[in-house]
Amino acid sequence: MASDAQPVSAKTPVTLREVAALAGVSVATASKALNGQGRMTAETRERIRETAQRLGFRPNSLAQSLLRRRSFTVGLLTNDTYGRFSLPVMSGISDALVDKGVSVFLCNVEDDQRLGQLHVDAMLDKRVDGIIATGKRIDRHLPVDLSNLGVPVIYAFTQPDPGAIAFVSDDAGGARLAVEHFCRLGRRRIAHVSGPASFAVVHARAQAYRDVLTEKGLPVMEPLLGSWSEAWGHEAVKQLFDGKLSKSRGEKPDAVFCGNDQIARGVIDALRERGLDVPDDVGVIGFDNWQIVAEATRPPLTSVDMNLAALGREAGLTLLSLVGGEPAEPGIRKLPCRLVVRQSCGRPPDG
Amino acid sequence: MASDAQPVSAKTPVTLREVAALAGVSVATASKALNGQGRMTAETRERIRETAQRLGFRPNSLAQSLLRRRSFTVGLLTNDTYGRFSLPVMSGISDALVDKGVSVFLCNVEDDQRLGQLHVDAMLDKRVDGIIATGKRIDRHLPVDLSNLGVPVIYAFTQPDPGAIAFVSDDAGGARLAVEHFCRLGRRRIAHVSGPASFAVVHARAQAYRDVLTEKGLPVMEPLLGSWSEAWGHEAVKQLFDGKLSKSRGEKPDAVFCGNDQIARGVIDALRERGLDVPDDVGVIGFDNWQIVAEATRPPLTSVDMNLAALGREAGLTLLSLVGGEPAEPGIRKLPCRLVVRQSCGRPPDG
DNA sequence: CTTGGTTGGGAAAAGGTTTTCCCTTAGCGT
DNA sequence: ACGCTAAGGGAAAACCTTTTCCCAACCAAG
Repeated sequence: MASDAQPVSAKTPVTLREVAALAGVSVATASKALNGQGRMTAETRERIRETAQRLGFRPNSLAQSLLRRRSFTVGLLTNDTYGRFSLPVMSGISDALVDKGVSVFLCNVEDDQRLGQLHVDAMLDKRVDGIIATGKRIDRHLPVDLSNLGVPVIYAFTQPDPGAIAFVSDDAGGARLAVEHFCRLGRRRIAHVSGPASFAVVHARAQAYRDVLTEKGLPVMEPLLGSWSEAWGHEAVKQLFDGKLSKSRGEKPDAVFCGNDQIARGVIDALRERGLDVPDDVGVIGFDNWQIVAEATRPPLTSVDMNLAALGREAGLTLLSLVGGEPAEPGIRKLPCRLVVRQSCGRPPDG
Repeated sequence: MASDAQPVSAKTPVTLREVAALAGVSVATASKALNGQGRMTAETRERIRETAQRLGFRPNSLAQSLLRRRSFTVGLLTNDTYGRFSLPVMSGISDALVDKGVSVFLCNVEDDQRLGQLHVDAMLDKRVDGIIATGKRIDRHLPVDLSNLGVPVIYAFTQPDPGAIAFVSDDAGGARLAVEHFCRLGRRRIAHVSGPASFAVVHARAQAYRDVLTEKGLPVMEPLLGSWSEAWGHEAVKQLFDGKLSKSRGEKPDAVFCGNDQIARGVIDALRERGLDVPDDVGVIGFDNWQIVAEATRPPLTSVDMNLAALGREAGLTLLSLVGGEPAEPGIRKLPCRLVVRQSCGRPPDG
C-alpha cells in the first residue's frame, strides 16, 4: 500500500482521459477535481486525485497553453556570448521565473541580424508570453527590432527602444560609492582610470567621480581613458606616477578608482612593481566585482558590484506583471550598486 | 502594390482560419496550400500563400506541437552559474539547434535538488523533445535523476548516468598536445602543475603527461597538485625552482605545463619576478584557453582549448537525431582538444 | 449513355485540456 | 403526491493545426 510510491515514469505521458476513465468519471469532472473547480463530493474529488497521483498524471502544458493563450514561457535574448555580464542577469531572471512555473528560452543572437530574426520568429511562433532583452553593453542595441511585437518586452542591461521599460545598473551611484569610500578612508588625491570614451558608462562614472570630489572640495584629476585591459592599467600607472600630469601638481595619487577589475588588476601589479604598497601607499577600487579577478589580485580587490542577478530578478518579475496585464510606466530604472570591500583600500586612519 | 510590405504586426496573432476565410477556402485547403501538400490549382495555392503573407500569418507552434507530439523544444540543464565552461557549450547547442527550428529552455539548477526537480518537471510538462545536461565539472553529477524520463537525454561536459550518451573533452589528448608541443620545441625538462587531486581531469592529464615523456625518453617529474588558482601557480614555481625537488636533480625545468590558465598566469608572473624569461628560459602552456586570461598574460599564453562550443554542437545534433528516432550507441565520446599557440613557448630552435 | 479515372477541394477527427452550460436525481416543504 | 431547489456530474465547444478520407464534377473511353 505504498501510497507514496514513485509514479512509474511513463514512456508515453498519461492523459487526463485515462485518469478519468480509471476513476470512472468524465474528463470534465476529472479536470475540475484536479483544479479545485466545480462541485462534487469530497469523496469523488479525492478518488480522482489519487488516481491521477498513482498514474503520475501531469497536465500537458501545450494543451493548456493553447486554450489559455498563455504559454508560461518567456524568451531571453542576449548578445553576450562570453556571458560575464549577462550570465548573472540570466540566472537572476531564470530564478525569479521558475518559481512561477515560467520557463525561459535562451536565445543567443551574437550581433547577427539574421540570427536575431530567427530567434524572435521562433519565440513568437512558440507564443512566448514576453521577451527580455539583455546584452553586454548598456549603450548598445541588440540587432533586432522588438518594438510592437504583440508581447511585452523588458530590457535588462542593454539599450532599450524609446518608450520601453528597462533595468540598468546605476553606474553613477556605483562610482559615488567607490569615491566616497576613498574619502571616508582619508584619501585626498584620488585618480580615475577607465575604459574607452565610446562607452556611455565611462562618462557616467567619470562625472560621478568629479561630482563627489567637487562636493568634498578635493582636487579633481582628469580621468584617464583607455581600454578595459590590464595592460592599460599598467600604462595608466606610468602616466599617473611618471608623467607631467603629477609632476606639474607635485603630488602623486593616493587612490585609484578603476573602471573595471581588469584595469584595477593592472594598476595593482604596476604599483607593486614600482615599489608602492597597496593599500598603504595607494588604495585601489575596481568595478564589476568579477570575483575571480577581484580575489586573484594581491591584495584582494575592493570593487563595485552591479547586482546583476538582482537586476535580472527585477526584470523577470516586472515582465510577469506586464504579462498579467498590470500597467507599468515606461522608462529606465536604475538599480543601485553595492561596494564589496576587500583589502585593496586599507582601513580608516584611526579605526 | 507593395508585395514585400511588412505584414502589420498583429496584436493578436492571425490564425489559419482567418487566412482561409479571406482566401475563400477551407482551413484544410489553406493548410495544405501553405505546406505544399494536397492537390489544387497553382492559382489557388498562390492566392492562399499571398493572403497568408499579407496577413503575416505564422502557424501556432503550440497547436502544431500538440498534434505532432513534438514540441521542437529541448531543455538545457546546467549547474554552472558562473558559466565559464557551460556558456560555450550552451551557445554551441543553441546555435546548432536554432537552425532546425528548435528552441532551448535554460534551466539553472545550481546544486539544488529541489530546483532541479522543479526544472525537470516544468520541462516535461512542456513536452520537451529531449534534454541536455551540462555542468562545470566532468566528474560530477547534476543534482537530478534523468534516467528514464521518457525523453532522450544527452550529457555534455558533466558526469553521465551509466548507459547514457555523453560528450566530454579528451583531456588526455589535450595534455598530449601540450607536452608534445614542448618536445617539438626542444624542451627537455618539462614540469606539470595542476589542480586538486579530487578532479578526475587532473589525473587524466597527469597520466598523459607521464606517458608522453616516457615515450620520448625524457625525465618525468612528479606532477605538482594544488588548487586552480594563480596563487598556487606562484607557490608551485617556488617549489620547482627552490626546493630540493630540483636541487636533488641538479636541473631546473625549462617548461611548465599547467592545469589551467589561472595557474599558468601565476607561474608566468612568478617566473618573471625571479628574473626568468618566458619563453626564453622557461616555456609555459595553460589549459582551457580562457581567452581573457590567456591574452592578459605577458607574454600571451599558449593554451589547450577544449572546443566546448563544438562539443555543444555535437551534443545538440546528436540529441536531435535521437529525437528523430535514430539509434545511437550509449557511451562516452571524447572530443579532441586543440592547441592555441601564442607566445609563451617560443619558436622551434632553428625554425 | 454508362463507367471509370482524375482533379480540386472540403468535412471531420485528432491532439489534451478547460469551461460553460445543461441534465438528472435527491431532498425538502407543503 | 407535487413542485422547487440544489447538488453532482457530463456533453460539447473552444484553442489551432494537420491529415485522412470523402465528395462532386469533369473528362474520356467504351
